[in-house]
Amino acid sequence: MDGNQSQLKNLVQTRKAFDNFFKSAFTVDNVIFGFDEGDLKVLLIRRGEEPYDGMWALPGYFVYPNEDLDSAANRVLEELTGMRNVFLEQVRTFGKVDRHPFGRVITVAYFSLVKIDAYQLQPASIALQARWHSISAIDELAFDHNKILDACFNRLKWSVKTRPIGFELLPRKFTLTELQHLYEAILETDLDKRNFRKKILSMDLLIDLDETQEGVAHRPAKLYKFDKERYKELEASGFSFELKDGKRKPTRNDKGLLVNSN
Amino acid sequence: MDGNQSQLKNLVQTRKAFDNFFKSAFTVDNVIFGFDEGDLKVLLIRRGEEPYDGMWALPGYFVYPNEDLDSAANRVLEELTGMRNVFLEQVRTFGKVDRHPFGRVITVAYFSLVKIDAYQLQPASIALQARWHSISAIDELAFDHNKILDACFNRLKWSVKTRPIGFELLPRKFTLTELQHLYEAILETDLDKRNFRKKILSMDLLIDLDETQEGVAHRPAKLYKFDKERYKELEASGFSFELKDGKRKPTRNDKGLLVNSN
DNA sequence: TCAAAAGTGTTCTTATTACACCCATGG
DNA sequence: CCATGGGTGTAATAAGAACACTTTTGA
Repeated sequence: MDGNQSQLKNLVQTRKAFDNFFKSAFTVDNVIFGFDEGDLKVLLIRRGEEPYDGMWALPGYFVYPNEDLDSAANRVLEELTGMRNVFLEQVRTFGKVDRHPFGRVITVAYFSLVKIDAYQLQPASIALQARWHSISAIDELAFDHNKILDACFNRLKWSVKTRPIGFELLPRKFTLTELQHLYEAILETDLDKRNFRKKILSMDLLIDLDETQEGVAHRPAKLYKFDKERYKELEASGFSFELKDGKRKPTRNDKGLLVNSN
Repeated sequence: MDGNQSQLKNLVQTRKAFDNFFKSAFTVDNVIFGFDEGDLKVLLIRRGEEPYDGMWALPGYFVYPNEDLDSAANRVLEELTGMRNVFLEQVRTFGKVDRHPFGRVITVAYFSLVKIDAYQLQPASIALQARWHSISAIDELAFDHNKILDACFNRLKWSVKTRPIGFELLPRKFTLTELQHLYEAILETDLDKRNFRKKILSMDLLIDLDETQEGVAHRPAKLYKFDKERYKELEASGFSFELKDGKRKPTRNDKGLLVNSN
């Protein structure tokens, strides 16, 4: 028996001592965000099997034995929406002992940003229905999915302030007002129009397309697109994207109580 | 057969269809940070068994079937250091298919901040040795632990700028210079002494203990402690902790090259 | 008396905030 | 001609960055 063989035998025996740990499973769950009609939305499915049959849930599935976590998350997303190469990022893992009735199943949560207008519902065996829900009107979900949703929404709020990812939620061409409304929906606050525009334009990340909206019953807005190349350059040279919440200074209303003026 | 029973039977049968997914395991791995001699350190163990026998690695272990993820991370930390109620937070999960020779094992990474002076090495069966390593002098680790370390160090850099957690790494009583050196070690930058002090003191988060260092061969510095209660109050009323990198403006040296002045 | 680190203010520049009116279009 | 949202600038304030000398102690 040469050295390699004895090392291998050793490894196999050691592995056996850990057999009891190899009885669990993991899944991925995606919080897929979209933006439509000035409202932040999440794509939910109505479950078509036990457990939680019939309840609304985050799209997710077991990770196959030979599948990376990111691949699994992408697969779930693609099966449901048909989309590839979409913004998708791990948030964190939820692993309470009793979170799944099948046994020990931990789930790795991802959040995804999609252009809702490009979305085409795919037939998916697990989903009786898939539907966009306004983030403000979601009630009880299957498993611990409300907690996962909260964590992902918080991550989104955070991310959108420090990286230019909001654009992933808008059509390729958008107006500054659409962009502002997007930020307002995500950050759950109001922003000052002039200050917002000044700030965004000063970053030099938008390309003015010299086009305007058509068929709107008001002065048509200019269209812009996000300049990804430019962002990469700026990032490489130390620039960091930063937007603040629109925290207006608290002022006093006529009852003397602190409020946020508007 | 009543409704509940039929539902249960249904559940059990459904479960069987997923048997193949229940053959994997998960571990937790901790990046335990400490600060000593002006240097940011990480606690590593030298592995005492296969795989990667003899290599330096992050402390970690399998998660027991009836154990929450956070509990497992805390257990690993306590077995190694004897410490409880220490700062510990999940970062993210690493799950490449081939990352572990035993089979499919994903690992949930945590980072922890400890007061290194309070640390007492515990005997731990898995560890031949445990030792603090300067973060700048760590080379090849077992598994994918270098990647995990990077991710956790990045998370630390980020966290330390947005939440007052640096104090977890210092003794209860500390000087402003110690605090500054801590930030400099984490952010890998230099900070301006006067600006740093002005900023930190203006946050009103430190209690001046009216004590000074003793036995130092120079003017003794005042001692402060972190006011956790005060931070909770301020946080609740909308305050947000924020420190910037010490990005000095680039200036030109006499060769005309861009440098950071100091 | 020397070495070593502590401590301290001001000026300049940049970023953030608050705020109100005219413009272009479709109906 | 009206309703709707688009588009614009300035002044006041706050925050950040640059910068150098005196103080206190132990050896």
